[in-house]
Amino acid sequence: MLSFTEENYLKALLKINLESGIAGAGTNELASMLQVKPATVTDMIRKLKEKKLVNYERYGKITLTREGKKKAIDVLRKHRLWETFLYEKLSFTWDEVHEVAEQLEHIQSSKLINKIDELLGYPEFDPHGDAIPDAKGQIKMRVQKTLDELMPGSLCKMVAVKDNSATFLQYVVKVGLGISTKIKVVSKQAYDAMLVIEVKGKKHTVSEKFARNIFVVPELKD
Amino acid sequence: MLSFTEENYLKALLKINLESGIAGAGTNELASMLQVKPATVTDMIRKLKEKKLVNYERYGKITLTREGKKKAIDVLRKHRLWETFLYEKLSFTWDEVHEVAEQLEHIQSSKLINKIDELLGYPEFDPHGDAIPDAKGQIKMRVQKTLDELMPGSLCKMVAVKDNSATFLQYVVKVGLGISTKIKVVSKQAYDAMLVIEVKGKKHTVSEKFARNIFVVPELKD
DNA sequence: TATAAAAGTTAGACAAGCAAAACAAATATT
DNA sequence: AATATTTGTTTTGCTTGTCTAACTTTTATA
Repeated sequence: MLSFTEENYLKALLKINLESGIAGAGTNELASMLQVKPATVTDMIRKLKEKKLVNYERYGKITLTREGKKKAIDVLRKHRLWETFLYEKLSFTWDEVHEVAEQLEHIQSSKLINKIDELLGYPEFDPHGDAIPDAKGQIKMRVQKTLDELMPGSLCKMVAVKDNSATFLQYVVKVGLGISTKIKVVSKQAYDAMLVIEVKGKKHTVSEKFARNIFVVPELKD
Repeated sequence: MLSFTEENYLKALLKINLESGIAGAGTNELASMLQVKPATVTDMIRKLKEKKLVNYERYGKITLTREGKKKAIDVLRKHRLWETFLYEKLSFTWDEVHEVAEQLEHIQSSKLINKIDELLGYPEFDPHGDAIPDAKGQIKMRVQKTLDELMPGSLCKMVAVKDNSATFLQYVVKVGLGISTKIKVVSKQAYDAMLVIEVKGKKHTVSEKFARNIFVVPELKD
């Protein structure tokens, strides 16, 4: 049985993996994601290595073992299913679900999470547009870019957000955005990469930081 | 913010209070309920006293303060609502709900538990027949006895169980019992208090220990 | 390639939660 | 009242997860 903390380390490792496409994280990276000091990470990683959940050598990169990845996916699945449950069944808003799901993801009962999955009709994506791993641990992959990668003139559709914090999500709504919203990139400032985008006929200016947290797929012009 | 352990101590104190009718528990009593050593309880109680959640003097009885009772009722409310949710919405059996609810009762989100309450239609009793405190902390009280207190010849209706363990609950089902089942006390052995009861026309012999864990209300003969 | 900066580790400390063992007080029993 | 039993406390120590501060290795850069 893993502790909450151990589960969180594994989840963080998987997230870094999924978001960067690169397997292998450093202690600083993990430390800043988990809001602890690098020294703490070193300790914990040694323990996870003992349990054969990560591969690790002194001064080397940290990767998940097959077993570790399985556990991590399990936690991620629970997190995203709970978020979907809160959103769909209990009318939480999308900026409220993350915090509560951080707690619920650690509940130990495979029967429970599978029943929740069933109740929701086996959803493939959570309220933030992220793919929900299925009971076998399979994750739907999607060819997606972040909004800042697009050239002026491009048309796209928002499919997910990278940052799940309430402040960011509330800002997203304010700009008229949401999952499936169409976006046109009007122009891009060379100096600071500020973007002018058009959403539902309205123009908005957003920062590069903002754009880097919006996942989109290209849309054919019509 | 209270830790899981602290919450469990408060809940145990409230349970002893509700079950015995007497406010005030000893360290041994608490220790056996929480499956820890009396020394551990002494430590914890001192900490809870620091936080003004219990009243306590060396070698004296432990009672909940107003604040402590409020917290304890909150945990109990969450426990019983989650049990009801699992039973009603996720088709768990009544012997499966307790274990998972032990985990879910510690989730911190008043919005979540109130939404679950709403989803369930503000139930008054959980699958074991125990009263669910409402959002204001009010608990429905019922005049109930345990089955072993009845005289031979009495008619009664089962309203709740005291022991929530899976083994006990499965045994209860085997004897044909459940919430609202009518029971007739046929006879009682003076030597060891073994009871012969009649349930749905069938006779069963049960131990005193078993009978002490069944709550009933008297039923008028018909 | 030498050196500075970044990244990572080690050692020592602390708080929480638990337990074993020795001790002290309270209560029952004879 | 003397003694035994029950109940409760204290002391010491383990484990987990965290930290700070000092140190080491790797990497980037001049």
